[in-house]
Amino acid sequence: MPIASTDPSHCSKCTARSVSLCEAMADRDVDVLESLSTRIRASKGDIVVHEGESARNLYNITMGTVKLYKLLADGHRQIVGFLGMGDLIGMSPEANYPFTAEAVTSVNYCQFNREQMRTVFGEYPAMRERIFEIAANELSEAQEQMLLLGRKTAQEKIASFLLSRLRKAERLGGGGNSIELPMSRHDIGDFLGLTTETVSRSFTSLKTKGFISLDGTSRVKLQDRAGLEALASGS
Amino acid sequence: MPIASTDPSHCSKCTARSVSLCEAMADRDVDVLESLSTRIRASKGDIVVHEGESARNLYNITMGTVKLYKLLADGHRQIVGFLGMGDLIGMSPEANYPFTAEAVTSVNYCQFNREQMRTVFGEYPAMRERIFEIAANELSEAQEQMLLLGRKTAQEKIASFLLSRLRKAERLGGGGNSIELPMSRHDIGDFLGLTTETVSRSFTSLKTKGFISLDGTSRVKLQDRAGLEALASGS
DNA sequence: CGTCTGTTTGATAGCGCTCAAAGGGGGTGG
DNA sequence: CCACCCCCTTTGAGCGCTATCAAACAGACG
Repeated sequence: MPIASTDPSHCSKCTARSVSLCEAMADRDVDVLESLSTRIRASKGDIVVHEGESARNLYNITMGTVKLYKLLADGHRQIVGFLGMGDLIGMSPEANYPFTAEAVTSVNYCQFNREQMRTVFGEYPAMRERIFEIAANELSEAQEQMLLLGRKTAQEKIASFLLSRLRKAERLGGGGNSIELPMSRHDIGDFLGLTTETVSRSFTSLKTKGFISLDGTSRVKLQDRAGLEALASGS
Repeated sequence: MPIASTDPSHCSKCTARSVSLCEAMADRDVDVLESLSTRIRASKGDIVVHEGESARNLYNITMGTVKLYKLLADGHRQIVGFLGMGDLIGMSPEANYPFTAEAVTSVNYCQFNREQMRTVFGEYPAMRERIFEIAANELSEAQEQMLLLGRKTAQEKIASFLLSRLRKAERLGGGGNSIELPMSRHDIGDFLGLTTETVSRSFTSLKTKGFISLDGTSRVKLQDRAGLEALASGS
Protein backbone atom coordinates (compact mmCIF):
# COMPACT_ATOMS: atom_id res chain seq x y z
CA MET A 1 0.00 0.00 0.00
CA PRO A 2 1.31 3.47 -0.86
CA ILE A 3 1.91 5.62 2.21
CA ALA A 4 1.39 9.40 2.28
CA SER A 5 3.97 11.51 4.09
CA THR A 6 3.10 14.45 6.31
CA ASP A 7 6.43 16.20 5.90
CA PRO A 8 5.49 19.87 5.30
CA SER A 9 8.72 20.86 3.58
CA HIS A 10 9.38 18.03 1.19
CA CYS A 11 9.67 20.24 -1.90
CA SER A 12 12.59 22.30 -0.64
CA LYS A 13 14.47 19.10 0.18
CA CYS A 14 13.50 17.32 -3.02
CA THR A 15 16.41 15.77 -4.92
CA ALA A 16 14.43 15.51 -8.13
CA ARG A 17 13.72 19.22 -8.37
CA SER A 18 16.13 19.90 -11.23
CA VAL A 19 14.51 17.33 -13.54
CA SER A 20 10.87 17.71 -12.53
CA LEU A 21 8.18 20.08 -13.70
CA CYS A 22 8.69 22.26 -10.63
CA GLU A 23 12.00 23.16 -12.26
CA ALA A 24 9.96 25.73 -14.16
CA MET A 25 9.11 27.60 -10.95
CA ALA A 26 11.18 30.15 -9.06
CA ASP A 27 12.51 28.98 -5.67
CA ARG A 28 10.26 31.30 -3.73
CA ASP A 29 7.17 29.91 -5.52
CA VAL A 30 7.81 26.27 -4.85
CA ASP A 31 5.94 26.54 -1.58
CA VAL A 32 2.81 27.03 -3.65
CA LEU A 33 3.30 23.51 -4.97
CA GLU A 34 4.23 22.39 -1.50
CA SER A 35 0.77 23.21 -0.24
CA LEU A 36 -0.91 21.52 -3.18
CA SER A 37 1.08 18.29 -3.19
CA THR A 38 1.18 15.12 -1.15
CA ARG A 39 4.36 13.12 -1.01
CA ILE A 40 3.79 9.38 -1.32
CA ARG A 41 6.00 6.34 -0.94
CA ALA A 42 5.16 3.05 -2.64
CA SER A 43 6.73 -0.40 -2.49
CA LYS A 44 7.55 -2.73 -5.38
CA GLY A 45 4.30 -4.08 -6.80
CA ASP A 46 2.10 -1.26 -5.48
CA ILE A 47 -0.35 0.23 -7.95
CA VAL A 48 -0.20 4.00 -8.45
CA VAL A 49 -3.17 4.25 -10.81
CA HIS A 50 -5.46 1.69 -12.44
CA GLU A 51 -6.27 1.63 -16.14
CA GLY A 52 -9.70 3.16 -16.72
CA GLU A 53 -9.85 4.88 -13.33
CA SER A 54 -10.97 8.51 -13.26
CA ALA A 55 -7.90 10.71 -13.73
CA ARG A 56 -8.15 13.11 -10.81
CA ASN A 57 -4.47 13.44 -10.02
CA LEU A 58 -1.18 14.27 -11.63
CA TYR A 59 1.84 12.35 -10.29
CA ASN A 60 5.48 13.35 -10.45
CA ILE A 61 7.99 10.60 -9.78
CA THR A 62 10.94 11.69 -7.65
CA MET A 63 12.62 8.33 -7.01
CA GLY A 64 12.47 4.78 -8.32
CA THR A 65 10.99 3.15 -11.42
CA VAL A 66 7.35 2.74 -12.47
CA LYS A 67 5.96 0.63 -15.32
CA LEU A 68 2.90 1.59 -17.35
CA TYR A 69 0.92 -1.22 -18.92
CA LYS A 70 -2.25 -2.15 -20.73
CA LEU A 71 -3.96 -5.53 -20.64
CA LEU A 72 -5.83 -7.58 -23.22
CA ALA A 73 -8.80 -9.80 -22.39
CA ASP A 74 -6.67 -12.93 -22.91
CA GLY A 75 -4.23 -11.75 -20.23
CA HIS A 76 -1.53 -10.57 -22.59
CA ARG A 77 0.18 -7.47 -21.24
CA GLN A 78 1.94 -4.64 -23.05
CA ILE A 79 4.16 -2.31 -21.07
CA VAL A 80 4.01 1.08 -22.80
CA GLY A 81 6.76 2.73 -20.80
CA PHE A 82 9.08 2.75 -17.83
CA LEU A 83 9.10 6.00 -15.87
CA GLY A 84 11.78 7.38 -13.58
CA MET A 85 12.77 10.49 -11.71
CA GLY A 86 11.11 13.60 -13.16
CA ASP A 87 8.55 11.71 -15.25
CA LEU A 88 4.81 12.39 -15.00
CA ILE A 89 1.70 10.24 -14.83
CA GLY A 90 -1.61 11.77 -15.83
CA MET A 91 -0.46 14.83 -17.73
CA SER A 92 -2.74 14.15 -20.69
CA PRO A 93 -6.15 15.81 -20.40
CA GLU A 94 -8.04 12.52 -20.74
CA ALA A 95 -10.81 11.80 -18.28
CA ASN A 96 -9.47 8.35 -17.40
CA TYR A 97 -5.99 6.91 -17.10
CA PRO A 98 -5.28 4.89 -20.25
CA PHE A 99 -2.92 2.47 -18.45
CA THR A 100 -2.10 0.96 -15.09
CA ALA A 101 0.98 2.34 -13.31
CA GLU A 102 2.80 -0.05 -10.98
CA ALA A 103 5.97 0.38 -8.92
CA VAL A 104 8.88 -1.71 -10.22
CA THR A 105 11.08 -0.71 -7.29
CA SER A 106 10.46 1.32 -4.16
CA VAL A 107 9.10 4.62 -5.47
CA ASN A 108 8.62 8.15 -4.18
CA TYR A 109 6.23 10.45 -5.95
CA CYS A 110 4.24 13.65 -5.50
CA GLN A 111 0.49 13.78 -5.99
CA PHE A 112 -1.26 16.88 -7.32
CA ASN A 113 -4.93 17.51 -7.92
CA ARG A 114 -5.32 18.12 -11.63
CA GLU A 115 -8.05 20.69 -11.19
CA GLN A 116 -5.88 22.76 -8.88
CA MET A 117 -2.90 22.37 -11.17
CA ARG A 118 -4.83 23.83 -14.05
CA THR A 119 -5.00 27.06 -12.08
CA VAL A 120 -1.28 26.92 -11.34
CA PHE A 121 -0.50 26.41 -15.01
CA GLY A 122 -2.46 29.56 -15.81
CA GLU A 123 -0.08 31.50 -13.60
CA TYR A 124 3.05 29.67 -14.69
CA PRO A 125 2.91 29.26 -18.47
CA ALA A 126 6.45 27.84 -18.35
CA MET A 127 5.11 24.79 -16.53
CA ARG A 128 2.48 24.15 -19.14
CA GLU A 129 5.15 24.57 -21.80
CA ARG A 130 7.36 22.07 -20.02
CA ILE A 131 4.56 19.52 -19.79
CA PHE A 132 3.96 19.90 -23.49
CA GLU A 133 7.64 19.24 -24.14
CA ILE A 134 7.54 16.14 -21.97
CA ALA A 135 4.42 14.89 -23.76
CA ALA A 136 5.95 15.57 -27.17
CA ASN A 137 9.07 13.71 -26.15
CA GLU A 138 7.01 10.74 -25.01
CA LEU A 139 5.15 10.75 -28.30
CA SER A 140 8.43 10.60 -30.15
CA GLU A 141 9.62 7.72 -27.96
CA ALA A 142 6.32 5.91 -28.49
CA GLN A 143 6.73 6.18 -32.26
CA GLU A 144 10.27 4.84 -32.00
CA GLN A 145 8.87 1.97 -29.95
CA MET A 146 6.28 1.31 -32.67
CA LEU A 147 9.16 0.83 -35.11
CA LEU A 148 10.78 -1.57 -32.65
CA LEU A 149 7.62 -3.58 -31.96
CA GLY A 150 6.51 -3.77 -35.56
CA ARG A 151 9.71 -4.35 -37.43
CA LYS A 152 12.61 -5.56 -35.29
CA THR A 153 13.77 -9.09 -34.45
CA ALA A 154 14.20 -10.24 -30.85
CA GLN A 155 17.93 -9.47 -30.82
CA GLU A 156 17.42 -6.07 -32.42
CA LYS A 157 14.77 -5.30 -29.81
CA ILE A 158 17.07 -6.19 -26.91
CA ALA A 159 19.96 -4.21 -28.42
CA SER A 160 17.68 -1.18 -28.91
CA PHE A 161 16.38 -1.47 -25.37
CA LEU A 162 19.84 -1.63 -23.81
CA LEU A 163 21.01 1.36 -25.84
CA SER A 164 17.98 3.49 -24.97
CA ARG A 165 18.59 2.70 -21.30
CA LEU A 166 22.24 3.70 -21.65
CA ARG A 167 21.29 6.98 -23.36
CA LYS A 168 18.79 7.74 -20.62
CA ALA A 169 21.44 7.11 -17.97
CA GLU A 170 23.79 9.42 -19.86
CA ARG A 171 21.18 12.18 -20.02
CA LEU A 172 20.77 11.95 -16.27
CA GLY A 173 24.49 12.46 -15.85
CA GLY A 174 25.72 8.89 -15.61
CA GLY A 175 28.97 7.93 -17.30
CA GLY A 176 30.41 4.57 -18.27
CA ASN A 177 29.00 1.84 -20.48
CA SER A 178 27.18 -0.10 -17.80
CA ILE A 179 23.46 0.00 -16.95
CA GLU A 180 21.14 -1.26 -14.25
CA LEU A 181 17.89 -3.01 -15.20
CA PRO A 182 15.52 -2.79 -12.22
CA MET A 183 12.73 -4.65 -14.03
CA SER A 184 12.38 -8.41 -14.52
CA ARG A 185 12.96 -10.34 -17.75
CA HIS A 186 9.20 -10.77 -17.89
CA ASP A 187 8.71 -6.98 -17.76
CA ILE A 188 11.32 -6.50 -20.48
CA GLY A 189 9.48 -9.05 -22.57
CA ASP A 190 6.17 -7.30 -22.06
CA PHE A 191 7.78 -4.02 -23.10
CA LEU A 192 9.42 -5.44 -26.24
CA GLY A 193 6.63 -7.76 -27.33
CA LEU A 194 8.55 -10.94 -26.43
CA THR A 195 8.30 -13.76 -23.90
CA THR A 196 10.57 -14.16 -20.87
CA GLU A 197 12.28 -17.09 -22.55
CA THR A 198 13.05 -15.21 -25.75
CA VAL A 199 14.40 -12.26 -23.74
CA SER A 200 16.65 -14.60 -21.79
CA ARG A 201 17.86 -16.37 -24.92
CA SER A 202 18.63 -13.06 -26.61
CA PHE A 203 20.67 -11.88 -23.63
CA THR A 204 22.62 -15.13 -23.71
CA SER A 205 23.16 -14.79 -27.43
CA LEU A 206 24.41 -11.20 -27.17
CA LYS A 207 26.73 -12.27 -24.35
CA THR A 208 28.10 -15.19 -26.36
CA LYS A 209 28.79 -12.88 -29.29
CA GLY A 210 30.70 -10.47 -27.04
CA PHE A 211 28.30 -7.51 -27.36
CA ILE A 212 27.51 -7.45 -23.64
CA SER A 213 28.54 -8.99 -20.33
CA LEU A 214 26.33 -9.62 -17.32
CA ASP A 215 26.96 -9.09 -13.63
CA GLY A 216 24.10 -10.91 -11.96
CA THR A 217 20.84 -10.53 -13.87
CA SER A 218 20.30 -6.81 -13.56
CA ARG A 219 23.65 -5.19 -14.32
CA VAL A 220 24.66 -5.14 -17.99
CA LYS A 221 27.91 -3.87 -19.45
CA LEU A 222 27.74 -2.86 -23.11
CA GLN A 223 31.06 -4.15 -24.43
CA ASP A 224 30.58 -3.18 -28.07
CA ARG A 225 28.37 -0.16 -28.35
CA ALA A 226 28.98 0.39 -32.05
CA GLY A 227 28.08 -3.22 -32.77
CA LEU A 228 24.88 -2.88 -30.75
CA GLU A 229 23.97 0.34 -32.55
CA ALA A 230 24.37 -1.46 -35.87
CA LEU A 231 22.22 -4.34 -34.65
CA ALA A 232 19.55 -2.02 -33.23
CA SER A 233 19.10 -0.13 -36.49
CA GLY A 234 18.76 -3.22 -38.66
CA SER A 235 22.33 -4.38 -39.40
CA MET B 1 5.77 17.82 -56.62
CA PRO B 2 3.64 19.76 -54.12
CA ILE B 3 2.21 22.99 -55.57
CA ALA B 4 1.71 26.16 -53.55
CA SER B 5 -1.47 28.15 -54.10
CA THR B 6 -1.62 31.93 -54.33
CA ASP B 7 -5.23 32.21 -53.26
CA PRO B 8 -5.24 35.08 -50.74
CA SER B 9 -8.47 34.07 -49.00
CA HIS B 10 -8.18 30.34 -48.57
CA CYS B 11 -8.79 30.37 -44.82
CA SER B 12 -12.23 31.91 -44.98
CA LYS B 13 -13.23 29.31 -47.57
CA CYS B 14 -11.59 26.41 -45.76
CA THR B 15 -13.83 23.38 -45.28
CA ALA B 16 -11.58 21.97 -42.53
CA ARG B 17 -11.87 24.99 -40.28
CA SER B 18 -14.11 23.34 -37.71
CA VAL B 19 -11.70 20.49 -37.03
CA SER B 20 -8.38 22.34 -37.39
CA LEU B 21 -6.36 24.30 -34.91
CA CYS B 22 -7.69 27.56 -36.36
CA GLU B 23 -10.97 26.51 -34.77
CA ALA B 24 -9.53 28.07 -31.62
CA MET B 25 -9.50 31.53 -33.23
CA ALA B 26 -12.28 34.02 -33.58
CA ASP B 27 -13.54 34.56 -37.12
CA ARG B 28 -12.15 38.06 -37.33
CA ASP B 29 -8.68 36.80 -36.36
CA VAL B 30 -8.38 34.09 -38.93
CA ASP B 31 -6.91 36.57 -41.37
CA VAL B 32 -3.86 36.65 -39.11
CA LEU B 33 -3.27 33.02 -39.95
CA GLU B 34 -4.17 33.77 -43.54
CA SER B 35 -1.16 36.03 -43.89
CA LEU B 36 1.14 33.52 -42.23
CA SER B 37 0.11 30.43 -44.13
CA THR B 38 0.69 28.98 -47.56
CA ARG B 39 -1.84 26.59 -49.02
CA ILE B 40 -0.27 23.60 -50.75
CA ARG B 41 -1.62 20.79 -52.87
CA ALA B 42 0.22 17.45 -53.15
CA SER B 43 -0.42 14.36 -55.26
CA LYS B 44 -0.34 10.73 -54.16
CA GLY B 45 3.27 9.75 -53.44
CA ASP B 46 4.51 13.31 -52.86
CA ILE B 47 6.68 13.81 -49.80
CA VAL B 48 5.57 16.52 -47.35
CA VAL B 49 8.56 16.24 -45.00
CA HIS B 50 11.58 13.94 -44.85
CA GLU B 51 12.66 12.10 -41.68
CA GLY B 52 15.60 13.91 -40.10
CA GLU B 53 14.99 17.16 -42.01
CA SER B 54 15.12 20.41 -40.03
CA ALA B 55 11.62 21.08 -38.67
CA ARG B 56 10.98 24.65 -39.83
CA ASN B 57 7.29 24.36 -40.59
CA LEU B 58 4.04 23.26 -39.06
CA TYR B 59 1.55 21.66 -41.45
CA ASN B 60 -2.20 21.41 -41.06
CA ILE B 61 -3.94 18.90 -43.31
CA THR B 62 -7.24 20.13 -44.73
CA MET B 63 -8.02 17.34 -47.21
CA GLY B 64 -6.80 13.83 -47.99
CA THR B 65 -4.70 11.26 -46.17
CA VAL B 66 -1.00 11.35 -45.25
CA LYS B 67 1.11 8.48 -43.89
CA LEU B 68 3.97 8.99 -41.44
CA TYR B 69 6.75 6.42 -41.47
CA LYS B 70 10.18 5.53 -40.19
CA LEU B 71 12.72 3.34 -41.98
CA LEU B 72 15.27 0.80 -40.75
CA ALA B 73 18.65 0.26 -42.40
CA ASP B 74 17.46 -3.07 -43.83
CA GLY B 75 14.61 -1.34 -45.64
CA HIS B 76 11.86 -2.39 -43.25
CA ARG B 77 9.29 0.36 -42.83
CA GLN B 78 6.99 1.19 -39.95
CA ILE B 79 4.09 3.52 -40.52
CA VAL B 80 3.48 5.33 -37.23
CA GLY B 81 0.26 7.02 -38.21
CA PHE B 82 -2.24 8.00 -40.88
CA LEU B 83 -3.28 11.65 -40.77
CA GLY B 84 -6.39 13.27 -42.15
CA MET B 85 -8.35 16.49 -42.10
CA GLY B 86 -7.44 18.62 -39.09
CA ASP B 87 -4.30 16.69 -38.16
CA LEU B 88 -0.94 18.37 -37.71
CA ILE B 89 2.62 17.58 -38.77
CA GLY B 90 5.48 19.14 -36.84
CA MET B 91 3.70 20.24 -33.70
CA SER B 92 6.32 18.70 -31.40
CA PRO B 93 9.12 21.10 -30.50
CA GLU B 94 11.84 18.79 -31.82
CA ALA B 95 14.51 20.28 -34.06
CA ASN B 96 14.05 17.64 -36.76
CA TYR B 97 11.06 15.72 -38.06
CA PRO B 98 11.19 12.20 -36.56
CA PHE B 99 9.42 10.63 -39.57
CA THR B 100 8.74 11.02 -43.26
CA ALA B 101 5.29 12.26 -44.26
CA GLU B 102 3.97 11.11 -47.64
CA ALA B 103 0.66 11.73 -49.39
CA VAL B 104 -1.50 8.59 -49.65
CA THR B 105 -4.13 10.38 -51.74
CA SER B 106 -4.32 13.85 -53.22
CA VAL B 107 -3.78 16.13 -50.26
CA ASN B 108 -4.35 19.78 -49.37
CA TYR B 109 -2.52 21.30 -46.47
CA CYS B 110 -1.50 24.64 -44.95
CA GLN B 111 2.10 25.47 -44.19
CA PHE B 112 3.06 27.71 -41.25
CA ASN B 113 6.47 28.87 -40.11
CA ARG B 114 6.99 27.44 -36.66
CA GLU B 115 8.90 30.47 -35.41
CA GLN B 116 6.05 32.79 -36.39
CA MET B 117 3.49 30.44 -34.91
CA ARG B 118 5.20 30.56 -31.57
CA THR B 119 4.33 34.26 -31.46
CA VAL B 120 0.74 33.57 -32.45
CA PHE B 121 0.42 30.96 -29.72
CA GLY B 122 1.54 33.56 -27.19
CA GLU B 123 -1.46 35.66 -28.18
CA TYR B 124 -3.88 32.76 -28.49
CA PRO B 125 -3.36 30.45 -25.53
CA ALA B 126 -6.38 28.44 -26.67
CA MET B 127 -4.43 27.37 -29.75
CA ARG B 128 -1.50 26.14 -27.69
CA GLU B 129 -3.97 24.33 -25.47
CA ARG B 130 -5.56 22.71 -28.49
CA ILE B 131 -2.20 21.54 -29.83
CA PHE B 132 -1.42 20.01 -26.48
CA GLU B 133 -4.71 18.14 -26.58
CA ILE B 134 -3.97 16.87 -30.06
CA ALA B 135 -0.49 15.73 -28.99
CA ALA B 136 -1.86 14.02 -25.88
CA ASN B 137 -4.44 12.27 -27.99
CA GLU B 138 -1.78 11.06 -30.41
CA LEU B 139 0.27 9.78 -27.49
CA SER B 140 -2.70 7.80 -26.27
CA GLU B 141 -3.24 6.37 -29.75
CA ALA B 142 0.44 5.50 -30.01
CA GLN B 143 0.26 3.56 -26.75
CA GLU B 144 -2.80 1.71 -27.96
CA GLN B 145 -0.84 0.89 -31.13
CA MET B 146 2.02 -0.42 -29.00
CA LEU B 147 -0.41 -2.88 -27.44
CA LEU B 148 -1.52 -3.89 -30.92
CA LEU B 149 1.98 -4.29 -32.33
CA GLY B 150 3.40 -6.13 -29.36
CA ARG B 151 0.60 -8.43 -28.34
CA LYS B 152 -2.03 -8.99 -31.00
CA THR B 153 -2.31 -11.66 -33.69
CA ALA B 154 -2.71 -10.76 -37.36
CA GLN B 155 -6.49 -11.08 -37.26
CA GLU B 156 -6.77 -9.11 -34.04
CA LYS B 157 -4.63 -6.38 -35.61
CA ILE B 158 -6.83 -6.12 -38.69
CA ALA B 159 -9.99 -6.12 -36.58
CA SER B 160 -8.57 -3.36 -34.36
CA PHE B 161 -7.52 -1.34 -37.39
CA LEU B 162 -10.93 -1.53 -39.04
CA LEU B 163 -12.68 -0.55 -35.81
CA SER B 164 -10.39 2.41 -35.17
CA ARG B 165 -11.08 3.60 -38.71
CA LEU B 166 -14.80 3.25 -38.15
CA ARG B 167 -14.62 5.20 -34.88
CA LYS B 168 -12.64 7.94 -36.57
CA ALA B 169 -15.25 8.16 -39.32
CA GLU B 170 -17.97 8.38 -36.69
CA ARG B 171 -16.15 11.20 -34.84
CA LEU B 172 -16.02 13.12 -38.11
CA GLY B 173 -19.75 12.76 -38.43
CA GLY B 174 -20.04 9.75 -40.68
CA GLY B 175 -22.76 7.20 -40.03
CA GLY B 176 -23.16 3.61 -41.13
CA ASN B 177 -20.91 0.62 -40.65
CA SER B 178 -18.87 0.98 -43.81
CA ILE B 179 -15.41 2.50 -44.18
CA GLU B 180 -13.06 3.57 -46.95
CA LEU B 181 -9.41 2.52 -46.84
CA PRO B 182 -7.43 4.92 -49.05
CA MET B 183 -4.12 3.18 -48.33
CA SER B 184 -2.76 -0.01 -49.95
CA ARG B 185 -2.55 -3.44 -48.31
CA HIS B 186 1.19 -2.86 -48.14
CA ASP B 187 0.67 0.36 -46.16
CA ILE B 188 -1.74 -1.39 -43.81
CA GLY B 189 0.88 -4.09 -43.29
CA ASP B 190 3.57 -1.53 -42.53
CA PHE B 191 1.22 0.10 -40.00
CA LEU B 192 0.29 -3.16 -38.27
CA GLY B 193 3.66 -4.88 -38.40
CA LEU B 194 2.56 -7.42 -41.03
CA THR B 195 3.33 -8.25 -44.65
CA THR B 196 1.02 -7.53 -47.58
CA GLU B 197 0.26 -11.24 -47.89
CA THR B 198 -0.72 -11.65 -44.26
CA VAL B 199 -2.95 -8.58 -44.45
CA SER B 200 -4.67 -9.98 -47.50
CA ARG B 201 -5.10 -13.42 -45.94
CA SER B 202 -6.56 -11.87 -42.79
CA PHE B 203 -9.09 -9.85 -44.80
CA THR B 204 -10.10 -13.00 -46.63
CA SER B 205 -10.41 -14.88 -43.37
CA LEU B 206 -12.57 -12.19 -41.74
CA LYS B 207 -14.73 -12.14 -44.87
CA THR B 208 -15.11 -15.92 -44.86
CA LYS B 209 -16.15 -15.83 -41.21
CA GLY B 210 -18.78 -13.20 -41.93
CA PHE B 211 -17.25 -10.38 -39.89
CA ILE B 212 -16.82 -8.12 -42.90
CA SER B 213 -17.66 -7.84 -46.57
CA LEU B 214 -15.61 -6.15 -49.27
CA ASP B 215 -16.68 -3.89 -52.12
CA GLY B 216 -13.60 -3.69 -54.27
CA THR B 217 -10.41 -3.57 -52.25
CA SER B 218 -10.87 -0.28 -50.46
CA ARG B 219 -14.43 -0.30 -49.19
CA VAL B 220 -15.13 -2.48 -46.17
CA LYS B 221 -18.45 -3.10 -44.51
CA LEU B 222 -18.27 -4.23 -40.89
CA GLN B 223 -21.01 -6.85 -40.72
CA ASP B 224 -20.50 -7.90 -37.12
CA ARG B 225 -19.16 -5.05 -35.09
CA ALA B 226 -19.56 -6.78 -31.71
CA GLY B 227 -17.69 -9.79 -33.02
CA LEU B 228 -14.90 -7.61 -34.29
CA GLU B 229 -14.71 -5.76 -30.96
CA ALA B 230 -14.34 -9.10 -29.19
CA LEU B 231 -11.64 -10.19 -31.61
CA ALA B 232 -9.79 -6.88 -31.35
CA SER B 233 -9.58 -7.01 -27.59
CA GLY B 234 -8.29 -10.58 -27.41
CA SER B 235 -11.38 -12.79 -27.67
C1' DC C 1 18.39 -25.74 4.95
C1' DG C 2 14.12 -25.58 2.41
C1' DT C 3 11.03 -22.97 -0.25
C1' DC C 4 9.70 -19.75 -3.54
C1' DT C 5 10.27 -16.86 -7.31
C1' DG C 6 12.76 -15.54 -11.29
C1' DT C 7 16.05 -17.05 -14.87
C1' DT C 8 18.08 -20.15 -18.02
C1' DT C 9 18.08 -24.02 -21.08
C1' DG C 10 15.76 -27.58 -23.91
C1' DA C 11 12.23 -29.61 -27.24
C1' DT C 12 8.41 -28.87 -30.13
C1' DA C 13 4.85 -26.54 -32.66
C1' DG C 14 2.56 -22.79 -34.94
C1' DC C 15 2.00 -18.19 -36.80
C1' DG C 16 3.43 -15.22 -40.01
C1' DC C 17 7.38 -14.36 -43.40
C1' DT C 18 9.48 -15.47 -47.75
C1' DC C 19 9.40 -16.90 -52.29
C1' DA C 20 6.45 -17.78 -56.21
C1' DA C 21 2.70 -17.37 -59.37
C1' DA C 22 -1.98 -16.48 -60.71
C1' DG C 23 -5.86 -13.18 -60.67
C1' DG C 24 -7.99 -8.62 -61.18
C1' DG C 25 -8.81 -3.71 -61.92
C1' DG C 26 -7.65 0.75 -63.64
C1' DG C 27 -5.20 3.59 -66.83
C1' DT C 28 -3.13 4.43 -71.24
C1' DG C 29 -2.37 4.10 -76.00
C1' DG C 30 -3.72 2.43 -80.34
C1' DC D 1 -13.95 1.66 -77.63
C1' DC D 2 -11.19 -1.98 -76.87
C1' DA D 3 -6.94 -4.27 -75.78
C1' DC D 4 -2.96 -4.40 -73.46
C1' DC D 5 -0.08 -3.62 -69.69
C1' DC D 6 1.23 -2.68 -65.19
C1' DC D 7 0.63 -2.74 -60.49
C1' DC D 8 -1.89 -4.26 -56.63
C1' DT D 9 -4.03 -8.06 -54.55
C1' DT D 10 -4.91 -12.76 -53.75
C1' DT D 11 -3.65 -17.51 -53.30
C1' DG D 12 -0.24 -21.29 -52.66
C1' DA D 13 3.88 -23.88 -50.65
C1' DG D 14 7.53 -24.18 -47.42
C1' DC D 15 10.41 -22.45 -43.84
C1' DG D 16 12.13 -19.87 -39.79
C1' DC D 17 11.53 -17.23 -35.72
C1' DT D 18 9.45 -16.95 -31.63
C1' DA D 19 5.74 -18.85 -28.55
C1' DT D 20 4.58 -22.61 -25.85
C1' DC D 21 5.31 -26.35 -22.80
C1' DA D 22 8.59 -28.37 -19.62
C1' DA D 23 12.31 -28.84 -16.49
C1' DA D 24 16.71 -27.64 -14.43
C1' DC D 25 19.03 -23.92 -12.14
C1' DA D 26 20.03 -19.89 -9.17
C1' DG D 27 19.40 -16.43 -5.90
C1' DA D 28 16.75 -14.36 -2.04
C1' DC D 29 14.55 -14.99 2.11
C1' DG D 30 12.71 -17.00 6.10
